[in-house]
Amino acid sequence: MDLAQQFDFLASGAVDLISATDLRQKLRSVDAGERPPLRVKLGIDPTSSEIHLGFAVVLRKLRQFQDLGHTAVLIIGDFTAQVGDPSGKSATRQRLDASEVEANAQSYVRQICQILSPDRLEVRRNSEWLGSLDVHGVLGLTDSSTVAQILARNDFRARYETGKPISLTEFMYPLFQGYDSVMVEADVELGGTDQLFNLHMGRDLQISRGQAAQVVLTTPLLVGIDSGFETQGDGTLLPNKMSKSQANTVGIGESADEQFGKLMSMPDDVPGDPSPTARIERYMRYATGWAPSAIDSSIAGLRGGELHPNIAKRSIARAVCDLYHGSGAGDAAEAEFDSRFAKGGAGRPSEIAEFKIPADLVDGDGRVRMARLVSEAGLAKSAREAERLISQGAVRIDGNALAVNEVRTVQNLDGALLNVGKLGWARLSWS
RNA sequence: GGGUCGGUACCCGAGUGGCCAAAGGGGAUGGGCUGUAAACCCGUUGCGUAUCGCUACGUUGGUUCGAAUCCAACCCGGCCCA
Repeated sequence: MDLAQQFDFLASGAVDLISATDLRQKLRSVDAGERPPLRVKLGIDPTSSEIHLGFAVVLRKLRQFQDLGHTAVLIIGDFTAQVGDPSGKSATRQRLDASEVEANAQSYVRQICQILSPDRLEVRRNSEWLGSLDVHGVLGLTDSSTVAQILARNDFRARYETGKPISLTEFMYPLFQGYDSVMVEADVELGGTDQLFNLHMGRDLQISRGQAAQVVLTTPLLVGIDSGFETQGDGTLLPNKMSKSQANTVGIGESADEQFGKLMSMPDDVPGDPSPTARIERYMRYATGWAPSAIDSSIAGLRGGELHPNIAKRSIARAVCDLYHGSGAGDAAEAEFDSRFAKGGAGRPSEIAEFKIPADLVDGDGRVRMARLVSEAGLAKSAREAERLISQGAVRIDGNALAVNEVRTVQNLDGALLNVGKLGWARLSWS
C-alpha cells in the first residue's frame, strides 16, 4: 500500500481523527524509515469478563494498524478499573476489587487474541505505573486541567444538573488514562467516541511532558441488542450503547448458537433514528467486517424493500459467527436456529445439558418436588418463581405442560426432557 | 462546621401509624400475534417442603397491641451558607 492508501485504510470508519495531518505525517516518517512503527494504544478496563461486539469495533481498528506493521499497545486498566470510568455514565460506577479485576483481565487477554495478532502486540497493565504514583505525581497530573474543563463534559454536566453524585476519584479518571499515554509513549490512541475527552487528555499530558501529542482516532459506538434508550435534555433519544451494564451485549466468546439467536432477536430499528432498519444497518457496518461496497448495496436493498429484514439479520448473524468461530460456524448456527424455531422445527436445541435429580427433592414414595427441581436445574431463579411458571403452563415435561399440583415420580422423570419457556432445557436423569 | 431536603424492591418513583410484600412506570419474564423483530394485547414479577413463616422501605435503638410511616442517635447523598 502506498501512503495515501494506508491513510485511507486506517481512517476509514473513524468518527474523530485528531488530526489527519498528524497521522499522515507519522505514517510518512515510518514509511521513510525515519522512525520505528507506530505505537498504537488502546485501553480497556477489565470491569466485566466478556468482550462484546461493541468493543470489537475498536479492536478490529487496532488490528488494522497491526496489519500495516505497527505495534498494538494494549493497556489493561487494572488500576483504573478500580477508579471507574465515568464516560457515558449517568450514575457513579461501582468500584471493583483487585481479584475480580485480575480474573477479568486474564479473560480479556484470551478473548482479545481472537481479534488481534499476537505478533506486534504489547500488553501492559497500568498498575505498573499508577500503582506507585505518589502524591507529588498525582498533583503533577492535576495541574494540567481545570474543574471547568472536566465539568463541561456532557456526562458530568448531566449528573451535576440532575443532582446525582460525582466522586472526586471519577474526576481523576481522565488524568490517569492520559498518563498511560505518557508512560507508553503512544503515537496513536484509539477509543470509542465516548472516549474523546479522555483521549484528548492524553495529548495534553504528553505535550506537557515534552512528548509529541498522540493522534486520536475514535470509532463509532455500537447500539445494544435491546430497544432501550435515554431521553436527553434537548429531547433527542439516545439509544443504549452495547454495554455489559445494560445486559444487551453479544460476546465474542459466546457460542455461535447464542450469538446467532441474540442477533436474530434484536429489534430492527433504533430509537431516534428515522430508518426502520437502522439497527440492522449499523450492525452491518460495525459488526460484520464486510466490504463497504457490500454493506452499501445491502442497505440500499433494505431501504428499497428488496431485502427482507429477516434475511439481512440472518446474513449478519452468520457473518458474526464466522468471524469469531471460523468459517462455516454461521451456517451451522443458522441450521440449529431453524431446527429450533422455524415453523415445523423440533423447537429444541440439538444438545441439551443433563441434570441429575438431587436426592433431597425426592420423598419416600419417589415423588419429586417439581418447583424445586426447576429452580435447582437453573431454569428459574427460585422455587417460588418456578411455581409461577408452572401455573402459567410454561413448564413442560416431554412436551406436555405440567399442571399445578401434578405429581411426578423419579421413575417417570428419569430420562425425561424438562423445558421452561422458549429457552430453558434440561435432560433429567436419576441414578 | 451551620441550615435545609432526601435515602423505598433490579431501576425510577408513590406511600407519612393497621386495608403494605408496599400504587404507577421501566426492565425482566410467561403467553398471543410475528420474522424467536418491533409495536400491540393478556398474565407474572421477595424467599421458603407454604392457608403459615421468614426477610425487605439507609443503620441501630425506642414509642405502640401494631412502624416504610412517629421519636433518638448515627451513616450516606443533593442544595444553600461558611
